[in-house]
Order: sequence, then C-alpha cells, then structure tokens
Amino acid sequence: MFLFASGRPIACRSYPLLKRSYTNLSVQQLQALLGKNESNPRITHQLHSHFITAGLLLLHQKQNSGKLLLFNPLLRCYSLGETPLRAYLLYDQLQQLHFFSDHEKRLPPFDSFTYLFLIKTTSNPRFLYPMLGIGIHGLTLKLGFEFNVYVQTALVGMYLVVGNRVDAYKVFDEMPERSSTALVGMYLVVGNRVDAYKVFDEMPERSSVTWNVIITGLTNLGEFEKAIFLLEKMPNRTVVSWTTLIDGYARVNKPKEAILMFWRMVACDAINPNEITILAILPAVWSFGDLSMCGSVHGYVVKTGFVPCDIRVTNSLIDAYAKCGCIQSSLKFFMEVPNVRKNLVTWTTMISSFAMHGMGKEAVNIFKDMERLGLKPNRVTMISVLNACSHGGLAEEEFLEFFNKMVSKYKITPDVKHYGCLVDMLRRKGRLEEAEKIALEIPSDQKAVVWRMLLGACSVYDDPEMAERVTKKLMELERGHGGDYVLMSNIFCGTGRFTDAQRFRKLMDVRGVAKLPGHSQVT
DNA sequence: ATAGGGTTAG
Repeated sequence: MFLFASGRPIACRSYPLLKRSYTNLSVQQLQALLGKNESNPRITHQLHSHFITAGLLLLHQKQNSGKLLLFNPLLRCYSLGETPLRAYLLYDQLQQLHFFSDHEKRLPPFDSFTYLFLIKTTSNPRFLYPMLGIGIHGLTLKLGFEFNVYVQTALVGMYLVVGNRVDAYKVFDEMPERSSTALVGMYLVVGNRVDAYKVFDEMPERSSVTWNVIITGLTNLGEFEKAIFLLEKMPNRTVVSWTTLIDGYARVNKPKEAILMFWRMVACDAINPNEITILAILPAVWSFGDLSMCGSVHGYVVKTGFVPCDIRVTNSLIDAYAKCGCIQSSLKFFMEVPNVRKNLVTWTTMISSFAMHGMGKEAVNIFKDMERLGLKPNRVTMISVLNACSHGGLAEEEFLEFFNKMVSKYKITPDVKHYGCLVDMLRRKGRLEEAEKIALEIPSDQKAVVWRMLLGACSVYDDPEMAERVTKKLMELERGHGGDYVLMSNIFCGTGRFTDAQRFRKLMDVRGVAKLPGHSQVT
C-alpha cells in the first residue's frame, strides 16, 4: 500500500488517478487542503498519492529543525478518519525507511505532532489494535515528549478508550505540567463528577474550551441542570456551548427543551447557529412535529448560505420535512438541489422519505434517476428501496427485481435487514411459498436467521404444513434454538393439532434445549 | 497544524 524503494518513495497502482491537478499548489495550500478535507478519504488519498509521486512526503524545513511539513497533517487526516490503520502504516513505513537508510544514525524526524496524531490513531474506535498505544506511550517517554501537554492529554484519552482507567490516572498523575482542562475532561469521562467539578472550581483561569469541556461532559452524563447552571455562569458563551446542550436534549428525546435552548441562544446571546447547530436542532424539530419551525429553520439556513455549502444540512432538512409529514416540501427542496451537489445520502434520504409516506412508485423513480446519473447505491439505499416497495404497494416482481439487482449488479451481500424487508413483503402478500423457494438459495451463514423469519411468518398465516418444513430445515442447520420448538408447537396448538404440538414440546425436552428469553431478530 | 458539538435505515 505504501511502497518505498531504495529510499525513494514510488507511486503504487492501488492509488486512484488524480481527478484534479495538485502540482501547482504551494505547501501551505496543500496543508490547507488537507485540513479542509479531513473527513473526505478520497481527497486524503489523492493528496497522499501526490505527495509520494512528487516527492513531497518527506519534505521538511531545514532551518526549522527538520519538521515534516506534509507528513504530520496527512497522519492527522488518517488518524481521525475511517482508516486509522493507514496512519499507523504510514508512520511505520517512514520509520523503517529511516532505519534502513545508512547515511544517518539519528532518530527519525518525528516531533510531538507525529506522536500526538499517532496516539489519536490508537484511540480511534476503528483502529483494531488499541494496545499498540501503550507501545507508543513508551516511545514518547523515550524520546522526551512527556512534557508536552497535548501529547499527554491525548494519552489520557487513549487509555480511557483502551479501557485502562488505572493507567489513565497514572499518566495524568505524573504529568509535570498539568492541564486543568484535561483533568476536568478526564474526570468527566471516567464519570467522576465531583472531582471534575472540584478541579474546575479551583482553576485560576479558564478558557472557553475548558467551559465547553465540562458542559459537554455533564450533558453526556445526563446532568442537564448542572450543565445549564454552568452555561449561565459562563462569561463568553460560544456556539459550541449552546449546541452541546441542544444536541444533548435532542438525543435524549426532549425536543421541547432543545428548541427552547435554540431560541435562548438566538435571543439572549445574539449568537448565530452554525451548520452543526442546525444538524442538532432538526431531529428535535421533527420529533416535535413542528412543520412551521422546519420552514423557519429552512429560511434561516438559506439566508445564511449554509445550503450551498454543507450537503449534510440539506439532507437533514429533506429528512425533517418528510418526518414532519410534508412530503411535498421535502420533494420540492430536493428538486431545487442541483444534481452535482447531491451525494448518496441525499438520494437515500429522498427514497426513504417516500417510503415512510407509502409512496413506492415515487421512491422507485428517484432510485432510477440516481442510477441514471451513475451513482452506486449502498446497503442503506437498498434497505430504503426495498422498504418503499413493500410499504408502497408495489408488485412483488418489482421488489424481487431490486433484490436481485442489489446482489448481481451492485455486489451488495444482503444482510438480516434486507432479508427482513423480503419476508415483510412476502408476509404482506401472503406468498409464503415464494419465500420458501428464495430461502433455499440463500448463502449458508445467513440461512438460519431467514428460516426463522419465515417460521414467524407461518405462525401469522396459520400454515402448519409449511411451518413443519421450515422447522425441519432449521433443525438441520442448528439444533439448539429453543424458540423454534416453542413457535412450532404454538402453531400446531393454534390449528387444533394438539398431539403434534405435544410432540414438539417433547422433542424439545429430549434434546435438552431451553427457551432463552426472547429477542426479536427482525427490527 | 494541536483539546469542544456532526447527514441517510433499523
């Protein structure tokens, strides 16, 4: 993936072709580009590719003690993104490259930034080897970065992610230069409100980030009264302070309080919401069902220019209109967005909006428009389409056409949710034989789940013959699931075949299976 | 360039 030969980096075939030219940009411009697109893995990847081919990856300022100008920002992007492993590999390759080059015996040109981002890599929940963080901790000690407050703050966070709380305390305890903000944050994450509050209270000076850290921590712990108490005491409230509480209330399903916070922010502090505030308030707006407020948020968002900038705001608004019951506004807004700005989520949102309104045909048309533009649906898109078909009164042939297309054309392996849609559709149609035929063709690892769904469908339609066949199939696959026996015997009871029912109950006792407390597989 | 809030289904 990251190939280097004879000390010189070379490009690798797996990199995507550059769609735009980065060749004339200065180092500062490239840095800014990385910072702006930190959440866009494609651009990160393209820039990485460019750095390698143009020999910029190891570019460093000679007069400034050899700091890496583009390597660290690149590391940061990968560490925060979807593939933190790339960050680790990037670091590892450079380290080995340095090790094998014989002209220098000194340590690699890594600085505190490198290790800070490396620690963040290991605390990223997507990173599969969090224990590597402990080794990196050792490195920072060896290299003398233990006096860097940022590095240590990241270390504390890392240990909390790894679950090693004792070490988190220990690292903090040995910090020579304590950042009170970090201490407050750490206590909050650990759940130690009293100590966090005490430290916070004794701080000689607090930055706005300090305030926001404690407000966020209290909100996440559900301590809304204390969070608001601090919010009111805070000297210079920022958008973040308010947004934290708005989001917190929306998440615990208290839309009224969230909306109240929103108005207080605007009225008391004359602070304008930003994109993230909008994303936080919209779920509150639709769960409160306030269509008129949906419209005023829309107006505000258009006026401030968030709409042409942030596609997520657009998507969230389309969704909010649909969930407030106004599919017309949803569609109108969707149509106003130029196709070049729409991303996969935009299309998926519109399809699921039609699905929740039972408008199957319209959903399918949107899906076909999307296909015509050459976009490839993902798992979520397909769930929405399939849902739209079964809820929107479409023929089962059409449903099955989409299902097959998903597998053959788009190479998406159906999971439990897709099969859930399938069984749901067939149940609505009462076509259980069809379902049985399909179930026979399903790949092995998912089989049991699907057969079990079918068994559930049989019990609704009182089809004991088929239920028996399905149960037999289930017995072949796995013998130990007690719920199947119970369901089967219930079906026989329901149709008056009590001896058959008893037969299954007995079989259950003989095989020594117990019925576990029930939980639904279909959600 | 470094700590704080983040779109779609179920």
